[in-house]
Amino acid sequence: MTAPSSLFEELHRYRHAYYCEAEPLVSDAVYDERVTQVQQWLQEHPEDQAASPLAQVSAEPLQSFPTRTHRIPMLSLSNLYSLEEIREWDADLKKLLGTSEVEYVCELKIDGLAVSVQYENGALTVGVTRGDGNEGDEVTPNLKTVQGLPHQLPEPLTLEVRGEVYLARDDFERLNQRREAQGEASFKNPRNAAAGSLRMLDSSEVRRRRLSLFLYNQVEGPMAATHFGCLEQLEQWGLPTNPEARRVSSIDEVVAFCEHWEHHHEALPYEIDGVVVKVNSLALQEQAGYTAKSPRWARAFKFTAEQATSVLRAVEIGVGRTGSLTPVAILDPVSLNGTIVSRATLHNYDQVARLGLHLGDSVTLEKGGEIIPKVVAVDAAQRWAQAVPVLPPQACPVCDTPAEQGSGEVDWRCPNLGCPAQQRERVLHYVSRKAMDIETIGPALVEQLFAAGLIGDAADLYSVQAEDLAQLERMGPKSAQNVVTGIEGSKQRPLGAFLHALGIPHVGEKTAKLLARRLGTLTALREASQEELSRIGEVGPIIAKSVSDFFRNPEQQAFVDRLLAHGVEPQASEQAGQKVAELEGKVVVITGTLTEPRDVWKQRLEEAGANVTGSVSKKTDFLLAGANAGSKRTKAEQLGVTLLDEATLRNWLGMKAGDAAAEA
DNA sequence: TACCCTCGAGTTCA
DNA sequence: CTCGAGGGTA
Repeated sequence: MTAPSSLFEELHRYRHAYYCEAEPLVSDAVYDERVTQVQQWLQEHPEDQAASPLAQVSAEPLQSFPTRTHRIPMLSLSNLYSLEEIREWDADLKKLLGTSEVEYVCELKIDGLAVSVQYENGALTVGVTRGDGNEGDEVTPNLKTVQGLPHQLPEPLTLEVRGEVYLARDDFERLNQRREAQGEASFKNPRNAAAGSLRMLDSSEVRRRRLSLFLYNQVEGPMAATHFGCLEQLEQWGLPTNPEARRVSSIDEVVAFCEHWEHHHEALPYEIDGVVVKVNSLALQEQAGYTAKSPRWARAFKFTAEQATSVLRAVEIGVGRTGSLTPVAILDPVSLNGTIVSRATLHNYDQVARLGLHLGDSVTLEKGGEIIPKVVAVDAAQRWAQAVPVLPPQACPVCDTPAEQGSGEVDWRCPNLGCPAQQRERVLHYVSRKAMDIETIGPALVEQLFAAGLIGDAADLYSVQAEDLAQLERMGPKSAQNVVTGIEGSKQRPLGAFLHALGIPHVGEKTAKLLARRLGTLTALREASQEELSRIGEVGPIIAKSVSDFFRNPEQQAFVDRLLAHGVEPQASEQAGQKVAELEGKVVVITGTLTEPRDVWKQRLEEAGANVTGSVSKKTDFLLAGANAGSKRTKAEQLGVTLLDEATLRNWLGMKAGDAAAEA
């Protein structure tokens, strides 16, 4: 067994990133795997205890915050990157709303982290981070330390308000000076520092860091008729709002606001990364509505991204589990937005051709959404005359099988199902969290299992013995047992997860769940005909054929049979078959403000056999109309579509009144 | 037929 | 996050 110093060092880095920068380096699964390995080692080598990375962080701050579901999800805004895009959005919106005049509110987009704050009868009761938008951490004590946030309102109001917690530039400087003086690592930027601070257990330390807050959105309580009116109310109630917000009556003024701040934001006492533009009238907001991800009535204008130039040294080819060959640019390392970039995805060879990439080219880089580097331009003028263009690969870089391009497809792929890279990726997909969720298996272990000849595909995992595993590097008897237990534990997963794990082309997490819900059992799925499958909403001819072909392919049949023979028992979805006569096969549209998130209603209706679509047409059978329903309701009334309310539906679905929370 | 929206599959850094 | 592709609607 090798000395664990590199393992210790690795885990130490992960923990530093997680605790000090509030930005995880690796998935929870990988992190947990390392922790398990370290604990395992320490059990066998107690003398190394002092060097353990687990011993070095005294507080264990994170797990201790309860998670809390947002009653109204905290959506993100879609971005605009140029002044032209702002005008396009304005034009689209006016067309959608059928009006030529729209009043907007422009606000600075503070670079901090979003939180939701609740007041009950005037008292601050709850503060929650945005989290993933559906649920976040409840950090009430820390939020109470925020400067200028009243714990008590002048009136006994019950409110939910949202805003951005941030660290002002000078507070950030002060914090970093203090940390450096104490020999601690400094934070890279105010946003990281604010995020890290809000998640600390020790509220008195949080208070010393002097977090600030601007509130910019009221989602509950007595509302004004306009967004700007709500902001003014917040200010009157003594809540902190940003003084730069402006109400404007034309898109020209919106553009002017954006241009102004793009050039003057350095002078602000806090960092911003753009401007948020919202439709002022709440009635018009309601009329414009939402896409699945974001409101149509608001956009974030992002300031020009930082750019860097580098030189393309090579193109590496990645092999995905489907055999797709993805080009990745290998670059001279260059600093961009505070990180050193040396790789950037090129997505596909169409993209490479559009850029006209040659080896040795000087290229311009940006980060998409501040995270993922991409090549945005090539400087052909600096090119050497004999430079070699980057072309699609002739063969798979791993197994050397000639590469193919499907007709009408952009991707090139390795057609060899036995390609070691594909096999490895398929197993990783099989064990991933949203599939079979075998946390104890990560990339390193899969690599070793293949190398040792212990597995050829995912079905072989179920024959692996603890003794076999214990032979592998960095694997004691205890870890080996954990892995075996993990594999055992995956035998009873929901049918949807199992289907997702199979990796059927065009069937991902959502489609797998949908198929599981509609067909109920694996047997029904295996026997379903193409026609039968394509009758399901959201399943068209291509997905139907893909699923049908998969279950008729002898090799895949054998694979599934082996899984079943090893005792894998996909669990039928609970609601399968519990169709509701009134709703089965009906087309339902949802509109207005509901007491529960739309997603919840959508799922419930689909489980009852209904198809939920986005817009009202002749085919629509029912409209689920919440409060403040706008144009969809008008249209439904014109077309004679039956309107339903939540109570009626709960009744049809056999739910008890007020049983909503329990179910969610 | 031309959109518009979702989904799937691949991706980076520290 | 980003792209391409599938499915559905106007």
